[in-house]
Amino acid sequence: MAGARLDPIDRKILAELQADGRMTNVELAKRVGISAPPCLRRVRTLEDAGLIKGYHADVDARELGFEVQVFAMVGLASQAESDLSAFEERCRAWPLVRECHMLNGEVDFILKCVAPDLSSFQSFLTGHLLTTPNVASVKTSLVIRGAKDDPGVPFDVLEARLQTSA
Amino acid sequence: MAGARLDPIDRKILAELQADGRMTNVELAKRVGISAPPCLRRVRTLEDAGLIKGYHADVDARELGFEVQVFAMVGLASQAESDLSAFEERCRAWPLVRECHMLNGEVDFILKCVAPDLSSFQSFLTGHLLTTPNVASVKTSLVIRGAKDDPGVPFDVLEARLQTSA
DNA sequence: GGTGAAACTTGGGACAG
DNA sequence: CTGTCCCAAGTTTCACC
Repeated sequence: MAGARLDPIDRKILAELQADGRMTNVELAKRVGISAPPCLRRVRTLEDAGLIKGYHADVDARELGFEVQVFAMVGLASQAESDLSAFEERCRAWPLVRECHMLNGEVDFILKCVAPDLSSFQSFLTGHLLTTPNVASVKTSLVIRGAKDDPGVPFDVLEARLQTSA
Repeated sequence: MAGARLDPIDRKILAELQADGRMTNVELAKRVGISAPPCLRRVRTLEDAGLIKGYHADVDARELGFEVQVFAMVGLASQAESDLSAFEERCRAWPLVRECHMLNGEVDFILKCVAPDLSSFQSFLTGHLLTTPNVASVKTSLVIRGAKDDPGVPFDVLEARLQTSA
């Protein structure tokens, strides 16, 4: 299983840094139960291995003026690989599109978008998304309210799994 | 407009910490063009005001053994406020559900879920999600591949807006 | 907003199990 | 290849202007 080559200390480090990415190394070392230098070496190794892809401040989008969050389900006319990647490339270039995932089923992509207000989202929709070549259908759903938005991964599930498979 | 009470230095701080949340305060101060102590004061103020909600390491879910990512569209039988919040409360308790957003339109909620593999997602689906009271319909879509997953907010859009409205 | 100084943290080197 | 101990350089964070 993936993740099994990490020892319990590495997993604890990842869990702690996922919960608080600005913790100092000495605090982190204390929490995972080793001294600071090996702890820092482990963090660097995890970063270099790509297990830690980065650190980000979690900014309040609404307070900053992004009042609108929208999910858009996009269907393409052609699902040839070159057309799929062309659409993905477009999504990467649009700043209002924060996430783009290719899905199975009737819809090809789901996009998570933010915008300062409804009208700027509408102008993105009609002016950019709906006019890109090969886009056959777009269904949008406004987020009325957010109930949960946890970044990352549930480490407790991982630990439980490793336990029962041991 | 919200976000307007922040001066350009505050916005730069937020943008920098969103891009690299582990940057040292002196590096941050250098980038935003002030000295370290006032920079730290601003960061603390932004944290206390809730504009910075936290800092998180971005961990590679796949490498850690969470191979499966699924979007679930959930419709409820009753949309009374107490039933909506009861469902939200359930979602908060499920570790596999990372995000839960209430939507407008035909579907009531969209859930973003992760799981170690398809079978553990299926057992969550049949054993928990589909059996919770008031859940009328669930449509799931597997993520085939991720094309973009940027955390946070597009600060360049914000700056452009503030510029034209000035 | 800046300065200086004390306390703390980082991250390297030497070394033990 | 782990870990611990120690130390210099750099960072945080205070009081004060």
